Parts: sequence; C-alpha cells; structure tokens
Amino acid sequence: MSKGLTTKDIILKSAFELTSKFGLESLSIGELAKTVGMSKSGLFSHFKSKEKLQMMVMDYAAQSFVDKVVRPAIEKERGIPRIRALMDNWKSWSSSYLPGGCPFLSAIVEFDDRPGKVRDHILNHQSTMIDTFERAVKVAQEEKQLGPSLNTEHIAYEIYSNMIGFHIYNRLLKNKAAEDMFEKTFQTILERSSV
Amino acid sequence: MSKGLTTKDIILKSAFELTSKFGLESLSIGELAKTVGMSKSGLFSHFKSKEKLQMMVMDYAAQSFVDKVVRPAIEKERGIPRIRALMDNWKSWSSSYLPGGCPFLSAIVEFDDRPGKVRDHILNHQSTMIDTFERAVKVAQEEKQLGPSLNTEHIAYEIYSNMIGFHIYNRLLKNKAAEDMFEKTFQTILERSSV
DNA sequence: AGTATTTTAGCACGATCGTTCGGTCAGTCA
DNA sequence: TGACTGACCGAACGATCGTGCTAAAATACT
Repeated sequence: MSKGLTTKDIILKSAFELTSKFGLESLSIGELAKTVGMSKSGLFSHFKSKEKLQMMVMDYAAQSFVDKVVRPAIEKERGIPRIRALMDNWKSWSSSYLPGGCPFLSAIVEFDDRPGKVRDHILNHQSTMIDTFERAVKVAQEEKQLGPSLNTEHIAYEIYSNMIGFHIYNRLLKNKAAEDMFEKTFQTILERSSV
Repeated sequence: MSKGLTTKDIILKSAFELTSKFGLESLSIGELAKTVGMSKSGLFSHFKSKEKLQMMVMDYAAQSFVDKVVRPAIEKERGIPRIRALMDNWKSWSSSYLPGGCPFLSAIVEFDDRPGKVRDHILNHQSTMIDTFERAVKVAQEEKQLGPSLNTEHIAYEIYSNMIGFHIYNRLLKNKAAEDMFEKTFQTILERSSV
C-alpha cells in the first residue's frame, strides 16, 4: 500500500463528511484542503478535476454503505430478518457515520438537473441501492415469507420512500415521532405483503 | 402598484425557476441578473443580501404552492376528495410550474446542516405544508370518512413520504412505474385508514 | 548510495462570488 | 421650477473558485 493511497483515503473521508453536511456541489477543493491540512494543488493532483473528485466521493459513500449496511445484512438469515437488518443497519449508519444528511439524497437532489458524468454516476449508485432492497424482498418471497404475487419493485419503492421520509422528518424537522412512524410504516408494509 | 414591485416579481419568478433546477445555494446573483437582463447591482438593490433573496424565493415558492395546490383543493368538498385534490394539484404543480425539482425538497436537503435564518425560514414553510396535509386528514376524519382513532400525524407522514419517493423515482430515476406506484401507495394509505 | 518516481507545495491564471459605492435618469410633489 | 425619491447601471473591492505550471521534498528501487 503506497503512501498516496492512504492520503487519498484521508482526503476522501473528509470529503465524504463535508458532502454529508453541505452537499456535493458546495464541496470545494480549497476548503477540503484546509480541513485535511494540505495545499490546494497538492490535493488537487490526486484527482484531476472536480468532477472526478465528486465521483470518487460517491464511490466512497457507496463503499461505506455496502460495508456498514448491506454486507452485515447479507450475513443474516434470508427473508424478513435480512430486510429488518437492512433497515437497522441503515439507521445506525446514518446516525454513526454521517455527520450530516444522507450524501446520496443530497447528490440526487442537487444533480437531477445537471446532466453529465457526475449525474450518471450518482444515478448508477442509487439504482444499485434500490436494487439491493428489491432483491432482499425477492428473497423473502422465495422463502415464502412474503406473498408470491406481490410487486417487488413496488415494495422496494415503499421501503425507500419510508426511509427518505424518516430521514427528512428526523433530521430537518427534528420530529420526535419520526422513528416511531418509520417503524410503524415499515411494519405495515411487511404485514400487508405477507402470505 | 409601483414599477419596483413588478420588477421584483420578475426577478423572483426567474429565481424560483433557477432554484427549482439548481438549488438555493447555487442560485447566484450574477447569473440571475443575466437571465432577467439587468445589472448585478441593480438586481441586488432589491434584496440587500443573498440571505434575503433566498428567503424571498422560498416565500415565492410557498405562495405558488398555496395558489396552485392548496387553495384549489380547499374549494373541493371536505374529506377524501380534498386529499385527492391535494395530490392531483401537487402533481400538476410540479410538472407544469417547476422546470426542475421541488424547491422545498432541495432547500431542505441543502440547508439542514446550515443553521441560520434561511434554514429556519425553510423549516417554517415545510412545517406549514405538512400541517396542511394533516389538517386535510383531520377533516376527513371529522367527516367520518377515515377512522376516528387513527394517528393523523402518521397519515400525513405517509402521504409526505409517498410524495417525496415519487418525486425522486419520477425525476431522477425516470422510473416509468413511478406514478403508478405513487397512486397505489396512496390508495393503500386511504383504504387502511378508512372506517 | 544514488537514481528514478511519486507526492506535495508555491504561485499564478482567469472567472466568478457577494457586496459596496458613486452616479444617472425618470417620476413625484411642493 | 426645483428638491427629493427610487430604480438602475458600471466599476471596483477582496475573496474564493477550479485548474494549470514548476520545483522541492519525500519515497521507492537498484
């Protein structure tokens, strides 16, 4: 492992945290260099454009999501326990590893009218994330814990909407009942879908 | 009505559209001046800081939401038809009057880690919006179209989450089934809540 | 040890940011 | 008619933006 890789990781970790708090567009190279304690140009030479930095930050975020949310969930038993674990892991991920809001959500919102490589990159990651939910639902279906005829894409949509709704209620609105409503809605989705 | 008021409205309309596309932070005074065809300083003198401009843009957005979504819905009969109208009006509002994404959503996401007057302002508007949903649900309850014991705050949460989820699926992910899933989820929320 | 390669800093560039200032021009009212 | 007001512009400010160039410092390799 070369020194460069380590430095790059330190930079990306800081960039990830700044993105969580202020978004991908507000992430500036000068500010980032200041927080990691190196020169603007020294930092810049690791990436070679802001676009590449932004995409690497999203990769870093995706990696973090896979490590802390998806992988531990896959080790749980197939079916509903695995879906349950995805929800739990995601909640602890966003409370323990994100100093601000969800970097995917802000990236989506910021870039949905900015066509280009960064937008496509974000879209890819987000699709993968939703696919993960849908696959977990399908597995529960195979395990006969969920009805055989239900629309798995729709269930994934409802799970996703519930997560985003919770995230906004919890973070911006600071609504005390957010977690409770999130749980109740999640339970309802499952019950309505069970055999 | 003075000339200034008219000009200010033109500016705010443009600012509203730019915000819808690129967010409240990316809204720059120079760019805005260019799109409305006046000088940066001439435009600036109408607001007196970027903060005030941002807050006025949010006011403009809220006014537009009330005019196009809330008020027409209130003219419908009390109860479920009114909730239905809120959903329909909101969908046509975001497709007909927004050149980009929902300005409230982007503002929320951008500012939830930027304490200050702008953040508080956004929070106020968003709370009002959610209150509107909750009140419509309560009215349906009074009309005995929805169960007497249900948690109206929770229903408003589910309606809101469904809207945000649809918005993201529809706009960023360009998912063809987005509208269909939105409708099905909305129906489910109502059916589950009816007496 | 000395050489080659990578990593970092320094400096500068053109552009744009929000903001201020001085001034012009039209309209209002005494 | 003359004083005053408000809308608007052009120029400029200090700061910061992303991005190059060059050279020094640090590291890896022989």
